[in-house]
Amino acid sequence: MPNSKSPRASYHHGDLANALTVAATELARTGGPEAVVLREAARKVGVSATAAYRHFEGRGELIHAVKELALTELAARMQDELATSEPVPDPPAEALRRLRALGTGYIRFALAEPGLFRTAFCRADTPGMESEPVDMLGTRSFQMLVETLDTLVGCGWIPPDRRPYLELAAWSTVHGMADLLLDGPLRLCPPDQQEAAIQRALDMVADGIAALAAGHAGPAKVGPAP
Amino acid sequence: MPNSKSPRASYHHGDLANALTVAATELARTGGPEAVVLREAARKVGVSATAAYRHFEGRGELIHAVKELALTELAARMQDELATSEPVPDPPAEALRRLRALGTGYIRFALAEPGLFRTAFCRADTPGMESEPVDMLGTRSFQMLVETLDTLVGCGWIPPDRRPYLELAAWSTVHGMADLLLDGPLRLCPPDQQEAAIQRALDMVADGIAALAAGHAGPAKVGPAP
DNA sequence: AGCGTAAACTTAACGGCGTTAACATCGCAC
DNA sequence: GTGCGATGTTAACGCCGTTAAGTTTACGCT
Repeated sequence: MPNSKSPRASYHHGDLANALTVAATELARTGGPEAVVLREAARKVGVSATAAYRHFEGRGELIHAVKELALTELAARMQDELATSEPVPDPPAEALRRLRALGTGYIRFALAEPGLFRTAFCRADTPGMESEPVDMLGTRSFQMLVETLDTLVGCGWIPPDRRPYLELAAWSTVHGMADLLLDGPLRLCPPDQQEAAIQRALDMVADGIAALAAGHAGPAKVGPAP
Repeated sequence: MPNSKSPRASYHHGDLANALTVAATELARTGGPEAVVLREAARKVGVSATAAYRHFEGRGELIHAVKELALTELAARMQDELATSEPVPDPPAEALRRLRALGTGYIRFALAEPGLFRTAFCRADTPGMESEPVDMLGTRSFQMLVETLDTLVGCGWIPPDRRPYLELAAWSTVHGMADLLLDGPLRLCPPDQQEAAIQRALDMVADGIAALAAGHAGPAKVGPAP
């Protein structure tokens, strides 16, 4: 059986598409989206650059393959995070626990694999390639978030009329925080400060959602009396 | 006085650095960061590509110039938004109004000028260029946010121990939402749905902060009884 | 078995990019 | 007025993505 080892034995590779994808993923892991260079991936696999075009439309499609791989890793990291704290019996409390764990997992993945994270959500840059930047909605990670919020509606914690777009609001905060940590002002802060910022953001989300549960009549257009 | 008009009159341009910056900004406005191509900017100005190196270290520094310009426009847009609603006399309510306006302005700028917005916050990609991705903290827009939150602390609305990192949490949400609107699942939604998502996110921030004001004892680790 | 076709790879080449090196032109201080 | 430094020029290098045209192999068909 042909193998991806050094100067390969047979003319035909046998699994080039996969080999290129993992090579490209390794490049992305190290250097982010702009590091996934078609020629370099081919070089790593030991194949001519143009061979890639038998399996991918171009660089854009290669990046897209990396994206899918990265998104899978992201979902796994979030899933893992669910297991790092104990489930609680009370259903709404359990859903809130899950919500927080999902956000934490998301951000931890971004910190642990910045290259992959950036690639997963990058606007595929160079060529024509306006191919879907990623159908986030179909993503496993996004589904987990949606399900958790639905649970909170299901058990009466969130009024159904407050449900719409809530997943996007929550996602925004977590995704934005990841961005800030990677490229923003927090990028060179000591880890404990980063952690504090993360927790503060998650608090804000939890409190914002709890406000709905507390049934307060609407978005705070005017504050309560001091 | 020499001018940036077509085939320029004199050998020396007279204001190349500026001319290149605005040309590059125009490219960014249209096509985002990857569209700011040094050679193209030079071409637009009617000058050889290498002339740019008399004024910029390379493409990275050119992009950086665009970033600063874009950030100025962003701050202006946020400032404008402050004027679109009436000030209210009650100081905390006024601060909350400003908070909301700043977020709205931020997102509106992103929607109105996606190319500039993306460039403002892009990790300058191609060359060595790890030069500061932008010192967001020094940014006028960030300062406005900080001041507003400080006001809320000043008038006793936010307990001082809850103040740290709050600006980052709020910024995260707004920035993340802008990202989602530009490249995420909301990118091709009709504007009214986009607007709804924006308002929901801003509600969440406001409610999350209001929860601090309401003095509830901590981040909702366990929900209130249903 | 043998053969032919199509899939999987190759080399060669094009144009565009960022960047360097070497040369040309201008303006201003002396 | 002249010379020198700042500001522009052309030429060239190496890398990239991509296309075109040729080569090698696997495999189904008779």
